[in-house]
Amino acid sequence: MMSDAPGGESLLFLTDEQLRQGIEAMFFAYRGFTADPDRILAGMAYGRAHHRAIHFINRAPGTTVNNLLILLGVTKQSLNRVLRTLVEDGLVESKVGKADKRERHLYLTEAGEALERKLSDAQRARMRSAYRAAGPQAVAGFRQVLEAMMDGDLRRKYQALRDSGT
Amino acid sequence: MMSDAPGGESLLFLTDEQLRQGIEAMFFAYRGFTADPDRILAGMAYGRAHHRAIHFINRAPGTTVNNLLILLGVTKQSLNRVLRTLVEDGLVESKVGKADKRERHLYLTEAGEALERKLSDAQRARMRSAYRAAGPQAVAGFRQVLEAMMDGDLRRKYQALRDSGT
DNA sequence: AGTTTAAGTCAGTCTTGTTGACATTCCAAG
DNA sequence: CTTGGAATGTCAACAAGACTGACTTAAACT
Repeated sequence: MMSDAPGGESLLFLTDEQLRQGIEAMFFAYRGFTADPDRILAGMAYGRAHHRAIHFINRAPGTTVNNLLILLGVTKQSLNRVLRTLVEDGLVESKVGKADKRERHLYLTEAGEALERKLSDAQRARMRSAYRAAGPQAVAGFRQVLEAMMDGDLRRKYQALRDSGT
Repeated sequence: MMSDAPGGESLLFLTDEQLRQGIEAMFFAYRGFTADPDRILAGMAYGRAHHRAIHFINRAPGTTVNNLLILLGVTKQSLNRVLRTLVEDGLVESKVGKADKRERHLYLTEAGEALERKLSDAQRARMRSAYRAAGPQAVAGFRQVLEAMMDGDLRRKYQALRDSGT
């Protein structure tokens, strides 16, 4: 299984082969990770980009377009297309900022929240089952490695989001 | 009692919030994970699709087109476009099968291996540094959760690949 | 001989990313 | 107070990479 002894000196023997296994695990796992929401969205006129936008608007209601595009790591033009369809379809509401009228603050409508729930229920179910299968200690390790894998900038944004959540 | 290790029961308290943090960690980490190869490929006429093809051809030299497209989870038309440019540019060699002449067996040329090394060096460096930062126990947990997150079919393919490697 | 399989091709569509150009709003320096 | 730059968001056009569907070729299987 884990080739070398799980925990101890094995780090010193980090072979390219072990690293490549990690790379492939990441690739295959990400496919599983996105599979359920993708399936749900397939029928509708939406894709993964819509899912991500909905997720983070739900996470931080009232966030601005600028905030969102930094989180998502896409250009504002790219995000705008997605956002426009979501607003047109009545899933997202875009309110002109009070203090700064250049800003648009984004909120999910009830319909938007319903879709968000549907999508994240599916994704959470998979995450939950993976967590259960692997056990609590594995989960802690999982999170540690993922955090270490992020770019510094994103890591800070992730941590801010995480700590604001609970 | 079944030794309730540190956090033994915490699985029972898996809140939606904890799961969502895992989901977001996965999202941000994957961005970091692909960032370096993407940067390298940006200048060239290649993208992430070419990287994946090169990776798995290197991993399993002589693999067939059909094998590859199952691993990658794309259609043959999609893979073919990528493969054609790689063959044209002399990075991949496609040999007619000996036993079954319908099959094409794929190999990296020297130039292909050079690019593979360049890409995977970058990706391994990030993986290595994440592993080092998180520690050996975390790495074991990371791998366990990732495996549990894969679709059953892909998990089998991943494990076959993994066990063939070393 | 007839069917199935492996691979490749052509055409068309969709999602999602990109640049470039532009409008609006804010703010600060003259 | 005005004016010019910076920030925010929108519109338009394009490219990469995925998809489906229809078709061809060659080889293998039955």
